[in-house]
Amino acid sequence: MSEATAKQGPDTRARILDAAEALFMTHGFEATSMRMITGQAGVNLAAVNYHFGSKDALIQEVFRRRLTELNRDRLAALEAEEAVAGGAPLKPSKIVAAFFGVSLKMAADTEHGGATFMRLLGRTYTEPNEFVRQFLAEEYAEVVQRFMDALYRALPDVPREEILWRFHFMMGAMSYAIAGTDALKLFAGDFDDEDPARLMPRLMSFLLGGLRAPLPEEVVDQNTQRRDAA
Amino acid sequence: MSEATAKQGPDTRARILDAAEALFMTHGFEATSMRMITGQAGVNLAAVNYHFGSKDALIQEVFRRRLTELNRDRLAALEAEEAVAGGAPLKPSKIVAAFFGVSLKMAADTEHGGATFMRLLGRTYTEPNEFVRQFLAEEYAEVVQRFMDALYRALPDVPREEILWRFHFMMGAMSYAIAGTDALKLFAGDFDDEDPARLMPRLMSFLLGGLRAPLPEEVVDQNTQRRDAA
DNA sequence: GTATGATTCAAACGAACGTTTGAACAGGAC
DNA sequence: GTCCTGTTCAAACGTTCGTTTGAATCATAC
Repeated sequence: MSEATAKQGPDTRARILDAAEALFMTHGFEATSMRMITGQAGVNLAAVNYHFGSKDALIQEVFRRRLTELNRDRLAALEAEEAVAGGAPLKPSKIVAAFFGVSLKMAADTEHGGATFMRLLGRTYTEPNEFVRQFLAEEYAEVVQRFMDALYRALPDVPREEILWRFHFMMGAMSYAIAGTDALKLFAGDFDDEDPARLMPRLMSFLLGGLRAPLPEEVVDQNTQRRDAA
Repeated sequence: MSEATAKQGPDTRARILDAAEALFMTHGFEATSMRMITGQAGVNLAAVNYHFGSKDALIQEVFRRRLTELNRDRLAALEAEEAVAGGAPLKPSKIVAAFFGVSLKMAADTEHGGATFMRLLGRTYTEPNEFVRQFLAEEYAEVVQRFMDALYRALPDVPREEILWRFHFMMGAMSYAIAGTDALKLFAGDFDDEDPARLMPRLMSFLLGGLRAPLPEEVVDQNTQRRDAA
């Protein structure tokens, strides 16, 4: 028991984070107790408070560890496309692929728990926990701004408000796409799992179809009406 | 104090259901305690267990009360379109409008708590609580089957698996649409609320654009490959 | 060896949880 | 009046929660 077989395997911190991430996904934040986490991680109950300070701080750290990497990759993907384009506006398909491609890539990584995290993340946008939402907003601010700017340039004729909404819709579709077959089985019991590699092209077709759909008539109407009335 | 001013206002049951629905949306299931519910409802703590048996049964009843009405309306909308079409396959736009139109109509009903419930429902598809998921599956089985059949007839050339996935994506987009401006503000601080009536045409354009998008090449490739190989 | 700082451990803390209990109160039927 | 059924109430039940404590254990430097 000299080197590989240390007393407790890898770092206690990392083991706690992995266990917490998996359990948060399965049971949610509130329903996951410290004793479940430390039990699954094989560490002492007090280890969480020692290493992270509190349960809330642990939740925050679970997100930060992944989200930092995720958003860095997203920005890198966008900048790679922008470098290729060399100043010219990007095609919408490139922008969408950069953002959601990175998401689905992490979601496909079952090896290192990326799939677990992405499903957790997808649920969290709409979840109520106040400080988690606040934290998400801060972590996302820069990335979303960059991608929205790219979309504004790519679609100069589309009202910005409309792009914002459609980006929002796309996030929803992606979230459900990643939540995946479990949710699908909810209303299609005969549905059978399949190659997750086919999810990306499927989702991308849908997203681009939605993004480039003709603007709703009512929006045009209301815009002109607004200029006339009031 | 003879008629309108009864001892405790309206039915205790209904007051509990309303309070629980609102609190579940704000805090989630686990984070909402019986004492919070009974406190907000202005009833005794034991009233929940007396009227519903348990907290789980209360959750179930919160969903049943709304979901029964929601799915009845959805089926009615579909059948109304089918009656107009008279045996002919429906247009996809009619089918989508029937399903999601009813959803957004309830989501727009802030008066009777429909908005509260729809946001709660949107979160619940992907939420972990086992028996809530089971209950949702049962409540949705018939309606989804009917709408999927209508879509199969409307799009006979599209593989059924593909339709199922796109319906899933549409559910995700709708869920985020209803979660709405709160989530939007997450990554667009300058975003200002607006007329919720404009949400429906916006979402509908996006959904139909996604539903009718060209099939991803990979799917076609893989289909032919599957026929050749294996 | 001993001293030092970081980490782990078993045990306990008070608070909040869902639920149960048994008495009190209501309003008809007789 | 008495009885009965449905409902409300204050109080307590046992359990589990997140957190804290102080001693034990480790690794490393001297």
